Amino acid sequence: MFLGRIISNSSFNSSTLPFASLHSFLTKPRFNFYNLTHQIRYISPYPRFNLDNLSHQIRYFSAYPRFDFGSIREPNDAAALFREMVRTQPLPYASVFSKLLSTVVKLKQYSAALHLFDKMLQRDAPVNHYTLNIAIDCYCRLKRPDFGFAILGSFFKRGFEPDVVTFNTLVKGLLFVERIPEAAKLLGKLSAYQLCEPDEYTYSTIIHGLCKAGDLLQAIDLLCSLEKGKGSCKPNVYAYNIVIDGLCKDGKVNDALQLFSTLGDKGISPNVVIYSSIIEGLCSMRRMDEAEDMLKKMITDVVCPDVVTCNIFVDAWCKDGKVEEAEHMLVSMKEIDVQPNIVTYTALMNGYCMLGKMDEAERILQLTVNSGIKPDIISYSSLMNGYCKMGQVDEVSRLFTLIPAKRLNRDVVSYNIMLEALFHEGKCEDGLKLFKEMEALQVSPDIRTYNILFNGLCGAHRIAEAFQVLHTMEDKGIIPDIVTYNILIEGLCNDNQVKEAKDLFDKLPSKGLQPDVITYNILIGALCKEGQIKEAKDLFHELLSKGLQPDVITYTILIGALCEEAQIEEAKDLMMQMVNNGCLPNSVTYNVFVQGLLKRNKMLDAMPLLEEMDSRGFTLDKTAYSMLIEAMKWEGKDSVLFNKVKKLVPKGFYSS
DNA sequence: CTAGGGTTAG
Repeated sequence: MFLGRIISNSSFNSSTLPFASLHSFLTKPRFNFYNLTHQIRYISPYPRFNLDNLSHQIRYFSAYPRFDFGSIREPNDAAALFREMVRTQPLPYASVFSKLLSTVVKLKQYSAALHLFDKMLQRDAPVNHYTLNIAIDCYCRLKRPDFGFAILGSFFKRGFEPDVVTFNTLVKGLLFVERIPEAAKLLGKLSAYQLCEPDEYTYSTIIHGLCKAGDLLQAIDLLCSLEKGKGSCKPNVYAYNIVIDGLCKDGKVNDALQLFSTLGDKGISPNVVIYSSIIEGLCSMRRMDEAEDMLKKMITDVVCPDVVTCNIFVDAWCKDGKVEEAEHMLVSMKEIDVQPNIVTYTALMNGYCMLGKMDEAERILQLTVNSGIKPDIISYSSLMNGYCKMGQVDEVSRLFTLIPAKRLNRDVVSYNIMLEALFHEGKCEDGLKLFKEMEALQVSPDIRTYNILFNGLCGAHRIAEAFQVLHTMEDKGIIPDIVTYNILIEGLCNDNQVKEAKDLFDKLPSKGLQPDVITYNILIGALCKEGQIKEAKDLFHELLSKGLQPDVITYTILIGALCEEAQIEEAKDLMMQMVNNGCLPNSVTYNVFVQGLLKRNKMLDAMPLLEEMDSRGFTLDKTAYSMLIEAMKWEGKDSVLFNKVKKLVPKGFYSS
């Protein structure tokens, strides 16, 4: 609602944009569009200006591009066009063939592009160094930089010189598979053998690779040395954004803001991407007010929010359960002429899914289709997940079946959700069968797949099998994470093998893993259930000493156990401690505590808790209700206490 | 040839 106002109130239209004159120049109909665009592309100070409208018109007026690359929707279209091209006399230029190839790359169909590249070589289609660069790019994106280096040979064979683009692509390929030392070595060789001078692209690529590998410090180091360096190669807006985004994703939003604030002095004007990164960082820390302030600031700076900026807000609101606010964004977007895309609709749909409002989610799916946008695999996964959470496994299956029918490929995520649904229903055998199916179809299970499997097997008390699968998983090189062990430790506990669970817990450091709060909660809970309160408390202190934050579950478990042991004072202390630690008791905490007190006939102690619950809108659960009835039997109907309680419990309570 | 957005597990 706020954002709607911010956007609607701002006078954002093309006439306020700095490139308005260029815009009208471009959109006016003229003769000879083709030459014109070429000139504009060349001289335009705004290389990212969207020329789509124009090229659309060119297609109809100009005789030149006989091959309509715009109509390529899938690799087969490109292959058909290729067959047409090689039949043409004279053969189209190499540049036209490489344009075809890059169209397939834009569809992210890298294997198909390489297949096409092979065909080009087989059919002796003209290729140039662009073609080869594109092929290298494809191999690199498929995580095969080694094949990319092999193409380097073709350059020399065909008499082309690899250029800085070639090497940048290879550097990117190495970083993509996190082979950072080799990328550094390649960089060194470039200067040593005078192959080419690294440029802004090279450095941005390296900074990106470092961030992606989690080495933020080194990325910042490189950025700083470029800033200080005397060379002509200064960090550009890309380089800064990569670091700002890396900081934000690492939770260091304040550092990102700090760097952001220095950009002006460095002669960098923040663009929509930088603003969006900062906004996303603020949203991820739930600093929504500041995110909205940043939006206002970007509008003041005449930087137009784009669909990504808007989507970040849609997603943040949805994750916060404020779906109506998110939905209103669709209206605001229309006002500033930003078209919602599949990401917008999926985020919104997922928002409804998270609230269990599946009818609304289906409505958004329909809205997506009606807007002429094809739901993708993520849309269906999101919807499946919603139904899975609601326990509607039949709906999950329905959608899972629908995916191939919609000519989409099931991916690891959609399989994972389907598996989750099956195991949740206790259909272990079906789950294991589906798991085998995905392996057979070359959809590689990931750590989440296995964790779902372990959880399913443990839930069916098939722990031994879970451990067997663990070994096959490790043989495949997939490393178990803390979630894996939490599942197994919980499985052992639920199977009354608390000792074995504790042993496994103790082995975690030797596997390079640290227990997290959930690990502690599982074990503390299991120990409490066994009456080993002392051991549970020891673990609680161990957790604190490690600097981990206990959560509401940790406290609730312990409060319940202390009540059980009639250590009411200690339970009270713990409740105080949790509040002091900024951890608010939830409904379960109150219920557990009230039950504990009532069990010990501490009606008077329970009263303030009941009042607190009432003020926070929590209600007693069934057990606590009946215990309260029981306790009330000992109070006279006219007693002060009775009347006080009467006010606190919902109507209809006394009839039972 | 370089940067930002949507789906899954304890």
